[in-house]
Amino acid sequence: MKVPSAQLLSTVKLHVLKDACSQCSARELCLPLGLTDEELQRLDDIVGNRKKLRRGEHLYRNGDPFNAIYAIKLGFFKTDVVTEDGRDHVTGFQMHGEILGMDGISGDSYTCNAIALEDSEVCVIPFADLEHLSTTVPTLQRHFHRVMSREIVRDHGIMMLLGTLRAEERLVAFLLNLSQRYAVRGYSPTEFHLRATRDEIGSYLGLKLETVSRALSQLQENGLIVVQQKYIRITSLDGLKKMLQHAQSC
Amino acid sequence: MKVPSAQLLSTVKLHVLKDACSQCSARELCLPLGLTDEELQRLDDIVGNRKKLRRGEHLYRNGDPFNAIYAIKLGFFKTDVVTEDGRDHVTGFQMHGEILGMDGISGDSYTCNAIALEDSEVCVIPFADLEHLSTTVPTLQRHFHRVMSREIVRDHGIMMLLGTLRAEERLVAFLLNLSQRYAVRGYSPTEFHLRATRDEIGSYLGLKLETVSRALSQLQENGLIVVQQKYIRITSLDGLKKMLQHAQSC
DNA sequence: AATGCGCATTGATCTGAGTCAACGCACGAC
DNA sequence: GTCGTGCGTTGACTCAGATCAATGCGCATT
Repeated sequence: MKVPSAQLLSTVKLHVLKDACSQCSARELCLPLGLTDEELQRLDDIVGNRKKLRRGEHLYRNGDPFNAIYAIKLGFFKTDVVTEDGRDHVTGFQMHGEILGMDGISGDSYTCNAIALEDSEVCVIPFADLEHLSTTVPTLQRHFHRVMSREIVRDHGIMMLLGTLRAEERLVAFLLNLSQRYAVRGYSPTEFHLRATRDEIGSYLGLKLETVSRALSQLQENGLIVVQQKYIRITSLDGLKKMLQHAQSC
Repeated sequence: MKVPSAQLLSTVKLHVLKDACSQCSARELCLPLGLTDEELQRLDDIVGNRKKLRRGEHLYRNGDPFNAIYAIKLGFFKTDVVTEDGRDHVTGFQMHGEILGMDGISGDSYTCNAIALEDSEVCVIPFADLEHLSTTVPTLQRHFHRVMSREIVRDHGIMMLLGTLRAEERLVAFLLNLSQRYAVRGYSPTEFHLRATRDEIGSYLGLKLETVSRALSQLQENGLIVVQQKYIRITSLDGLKKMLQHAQSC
């Protein structure tokens, strides 16, 4: 192999810069939050490689040995668990800036499947390195604990949703959650594309796909949203929010 | 105040010893797992005080400022979240050796209520101290991360249960879970007292109290368990397990 | 022993969501 | 372009679990 030309070197360097945490558009949502430049550099050093996934590819599978957690740089994922008798259940949808793989820490192997719902890119964070680094970077340690705790709180919210809300209310909670997460990322909170199928949404919400479809149609009838396949436009955020405040017991 | 007599001093010392992590019957289930004697001593030092709660008392409430996590030394708790419109949902039942309060880390205040279901005792672990200590005790750091991860995995299991199992199957999963946790603690896996009411169990499982009652009666009819109010005896662990393996879609 | 209250059980009826089935649209392969 | 397949919608019917209601048990208090 030839020694790279000056121009090539510069291209390579640009590429590295583009990949670095310090340059990542998701860094304010992700692990680097709150780190100084010097600390950020040290995090960059352990986040060795990035990994690209095509739509439909698994990032990891239930039972795979656990070595790393993943920060989503770009794209959209779902996680699901499979029951003893073969049925599966979607436990979450993750977007850029969010962390995948924390389910693997407790037992040294992942306990769910993580699947890209669109072409995606993740940062591989070797977990041993992260733990080691966080012993000397308290801000990182603190933030990582917050991220894990946030996951627990999120899960409690879903348990509440599954245990107490009616079908239409679950859909509304789901749409408002997406809306809010898009808003934080600088996208429109009222207009977006669902990356998941009705079946995946249903699995997540504990509903059948037909029920998801009907509930979306119903919300459209009531003038709160416009649906066209995966395209969603929320025409009354307030209307949706009111539906959750006045929710009735199921 | 008088200087305590020698006898009093010795009583006090015995009390301290009894309270220390190193002497706790739950230590193999709890944070101290895997620590050396010296490390255990350092953990003991930050776990300043214990706290006793009577049945029905709150350990913490949604919104309380977060400063500490709690290790259950003795007793039985439930945690619940309250919705915007006032309904509540039980998110978990915790027994001795388990950790409460990790929901508070992410937002500096607790996001649920923790309530003792019987007279209980907890160890107060100031969280800042725990984070500080874990920077120099890697085993503790590692184990704490495992504990948080285990909570996430547990929550995924409940989400699956709420999203895909039928009423009777949910009860079975609940009973098997209790059975397994009692077994780990050296109690009978087939005979125990429920500390929760039918209403609380129903809230946890996403069912109405009547449905819980009927499902228990049904299991008794089928010869798998014996129920008398809060007393449960499992007469066929295998039978219960088979019910989950052959579970049908709901 | 009597009283009261919280919790549990059981029955009858109702209903929201599941199931089954038919059809239609959109997008990718050829 | 057209063909096929996967995904989504809509309707008719069913059923598991919710709701409503009555009764019963057990424990704490007096």
